[in-house]
Amino acid sequence: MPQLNGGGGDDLGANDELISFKDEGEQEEKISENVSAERDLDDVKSSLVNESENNSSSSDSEQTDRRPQPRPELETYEKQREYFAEALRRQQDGGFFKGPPYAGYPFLMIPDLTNPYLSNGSLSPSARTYLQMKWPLLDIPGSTALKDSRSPTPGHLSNKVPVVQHPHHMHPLTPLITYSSDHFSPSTPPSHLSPEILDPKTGIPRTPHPSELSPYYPLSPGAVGQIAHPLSWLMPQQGQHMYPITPGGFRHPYPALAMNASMPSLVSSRFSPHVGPHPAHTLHQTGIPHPAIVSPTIKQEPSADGPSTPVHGKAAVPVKKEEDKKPHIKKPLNAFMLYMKEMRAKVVSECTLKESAAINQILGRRWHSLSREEQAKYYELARKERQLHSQLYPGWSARDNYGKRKKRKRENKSEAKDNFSPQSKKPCVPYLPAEKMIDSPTSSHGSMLDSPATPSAALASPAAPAATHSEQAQPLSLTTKPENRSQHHFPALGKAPGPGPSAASSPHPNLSLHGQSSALLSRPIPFTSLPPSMLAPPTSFHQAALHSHHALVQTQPLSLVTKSTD
DNA sequence: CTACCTTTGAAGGAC
DNA sequence: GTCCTTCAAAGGTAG
Repeated sequence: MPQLNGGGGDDLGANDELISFKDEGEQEEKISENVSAERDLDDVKSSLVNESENNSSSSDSEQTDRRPQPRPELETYEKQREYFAEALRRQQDGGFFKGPPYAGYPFLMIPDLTNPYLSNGSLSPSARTYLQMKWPLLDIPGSTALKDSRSPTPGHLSNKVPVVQHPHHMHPLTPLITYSSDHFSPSTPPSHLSPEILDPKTGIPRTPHPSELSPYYPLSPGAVGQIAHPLSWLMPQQGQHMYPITPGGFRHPYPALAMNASMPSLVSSRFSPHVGPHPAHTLHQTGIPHPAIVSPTIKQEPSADGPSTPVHGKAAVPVKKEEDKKPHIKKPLNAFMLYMKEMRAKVVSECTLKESAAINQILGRRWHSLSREEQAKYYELARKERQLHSQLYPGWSARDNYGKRKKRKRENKSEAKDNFSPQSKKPCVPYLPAEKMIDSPTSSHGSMLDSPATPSAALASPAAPAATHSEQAQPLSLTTKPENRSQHHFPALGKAPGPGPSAASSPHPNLSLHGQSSALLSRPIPFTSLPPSMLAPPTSFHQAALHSHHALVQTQPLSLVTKSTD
């Protein structure tokens, strides 16, 4: 990626070409988004009321018939999330089913994903992917799920997650994790994962259904086939399965499985279940693989045949086979990864840049620009991910995946470390054209790029690493290779001399200069070629800071920005 | 075809 | 307790 990170100002021009953005002012965009979001929320609220009445008084079939009407305003993930949030609010207000068969279960409003509008591709790719990733059972008929599993559409191919068509179409209680902001309240354990489930507001105990706990989850990596739907905690278990698999029962309940043999590409690495010989046997009774499971077997040899029907040629190397058979259970995504997943598409759409490395840099900057509350959402989300993951794969350890990626350039790193010398460093980006510096989101005491760290931020979720100080001390990390790091440029930054105890226990352990990503120094990345809006959504805070630090900004090297530690 | 790049955070091993 | 390493996603790029 020499174009991006190549040293020196000479690269600025190249980078300018590389990164060009659309014209729209992001601030305006934000405003209009907010306005429409509020409007959407109102609509959602009213529709929720209606639906709730339906839910509480109607039979299942009636509910099915009264699915929400098309709601184009829910086309984005954010809006859907708000929708979920409202649903959750209702849940917390005591919206529980009182009688069988769903006693104890909350009314969970669901986005109308049966709505053609939502399934016709207008949903942003990221949102679609995300939803499907989180809820592989999500019923998105029409173009994606069942429309025709025999003749997959491009949509099929573009979606990494196959979608299950629920035999009874969308059930009003189709479980969905409601990653609402409400739910991110500190110290509110995810109700669906905690055995001691108690509604925070009403105190209404939600009977810990057997399904919420273990029967479906006690999986070791070796037993992945028995994975239940991750959300079976919400599934009614009294004598019926939400997504029953009858032998030959429902046609291609899981298109990817059905098409496993013919469409290896569909069974992408991430979401392919550990489909062994007979998919039906290796899957949980629900037939739902977990997104985190990746079967190298599938990837390498998309064979629907079992071991009983050996694939020609490659039957040898039994030892290796043995290892390959172990499904690759991926790590749960951390907060930032979740954020990236959600925001990547947006960033990509806003600039012509496609290279992930560069996109990630932008996202990293934006991440720091997020408010505490916003970050807390993702921390909480990630916490739930981990929790769910640990329930799904109790015996799994992150260590299990060590070495599954090809060995990193470990030697190079250590070598660079050993041979460290100031002379060998590439210069950091000390210089930037003045007019660009003005726009540069740089400042001395802390870049405006860094988290605003509003005072109110103190309310960050406990789950979210409580980082008040640490984040301030967080370097901008406009960095790159370890060998380019240098304390030379940061004599004062040694181990966050700041008083905070958080230096060590912070969510940003990378503060350590010795850490892999401490990355205080940088190969210059000419981010000044990016409009500030790209690096971090502008806020009044940013602008004010920009203004007040204008003079300073002009003389400050971009990549050396850190928060003042005092 | 495969590893790298780049970001942050989590986890686990080593000390 | 601290430090260090690896991996998670993503997709273009280089070897």
